[in-house]
Amino acid sequence: MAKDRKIDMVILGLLAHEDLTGYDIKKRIDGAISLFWKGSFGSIYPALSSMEKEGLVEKKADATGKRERIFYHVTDKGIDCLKAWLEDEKATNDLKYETLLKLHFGGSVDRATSLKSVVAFEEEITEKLSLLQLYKKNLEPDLDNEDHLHYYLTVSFGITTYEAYLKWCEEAKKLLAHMDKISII
Amino acid sequence: MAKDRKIDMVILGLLAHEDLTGYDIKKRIDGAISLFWKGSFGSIYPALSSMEKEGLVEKKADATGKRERIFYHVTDKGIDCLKAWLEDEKATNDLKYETLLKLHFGGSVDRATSLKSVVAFEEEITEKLSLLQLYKKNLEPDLDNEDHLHYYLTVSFGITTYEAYLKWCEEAKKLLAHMDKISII
DNA sequence: ATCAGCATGTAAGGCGTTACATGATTCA
DNA sequence: TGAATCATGTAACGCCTTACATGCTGAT
Repeated sequence: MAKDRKIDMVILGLLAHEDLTGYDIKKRIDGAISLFWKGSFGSIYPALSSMEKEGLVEKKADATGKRERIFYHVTDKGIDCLKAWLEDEKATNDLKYETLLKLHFGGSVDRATSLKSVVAFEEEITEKLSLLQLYKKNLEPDLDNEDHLHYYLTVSFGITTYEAYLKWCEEAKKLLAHMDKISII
Repeated sequence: MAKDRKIDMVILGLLAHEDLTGYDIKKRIDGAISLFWKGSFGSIYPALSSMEKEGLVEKKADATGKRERIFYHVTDKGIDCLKAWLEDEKATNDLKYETLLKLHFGGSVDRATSLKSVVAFEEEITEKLSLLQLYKKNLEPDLDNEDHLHYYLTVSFGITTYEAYLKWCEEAKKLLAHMDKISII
């Protein structure tokens, strides 16, 4: 059972650009990355510890601060590990959408309930979409920067799919609109 | 820490229509449901056991078969539980797309690598899309059936988003096409 | 006869979340 | 002075996957 913790790759990917503390890493993940990956302190700090033991990252003493701040620096071995992962074509892409689950089984309750699920989803997506559009605007002027181009690609993925979600929400609302049909378990 | 095992709801949702064995449940999940939720034997059988203890489902003796087949039947309590979940608006929708993760950090490797990730993703989606279109064709003639309508909604969600994915793939390939730009860590 | 598929389950272990515990600093 | 945020971590627990273990049945 080979170790397959993706959070390690997220961390290595972030450290490839700059030394960061665990706290910084969390903030980065909570930004644009959260669209397709998540991480909590409870997964980040232990990952940093075990990666240090493996020699993928190393601690850097923080001279300046008064407050405890442990910066991590990626080692050559860490970079090799990151590259190997990036170059491996296979990737697992998983969706866990409870909204869809509820809708799938929604035939057992009345349509108003299903409709509520769709509307809640629509609101959630609308909010996130506007944030993504902000990110996009910031990245667009500088696509010559190789990193920005790649960030742009993932943001663009988010926008394209969220717009599709909203389109689907419209269709779903229309199909569910005929409230004369009521079905109770 | 309230129990929050969604697989229980998937099982209840399936059993709301017919008595099924654990093996049947697995097959159902591997079908259209797998688009937005997954389940393995290692999660299904234990879930059935614990739900039986809670009184949400009950075993039904299998008179006919020679082969061991344990059918599960949902109880009134199980139906109440399913309804309560369906009527609860809040839902967690999570995406874990390793492809996007690789792309996000792709600025550190050459573009050919990023391009390969996109192409692999495109192939995966194209294949799944044609399957979904098949499902759709089967459901379309009978949308008056409340269940079919709901299945249709989730299949339609898949098709709409997969089409958006493919549209994005085109954009991504174009943006990554300028192979003169090579960047190595 | 043999292999794929039917059918049930358990065991080990990884991954991750939430809550907790602790304390410093900044700003109103 | 008190709240928010910075900052690091641990503990308990839940959930899930993979691999294993077992045996039957039907088709070629």
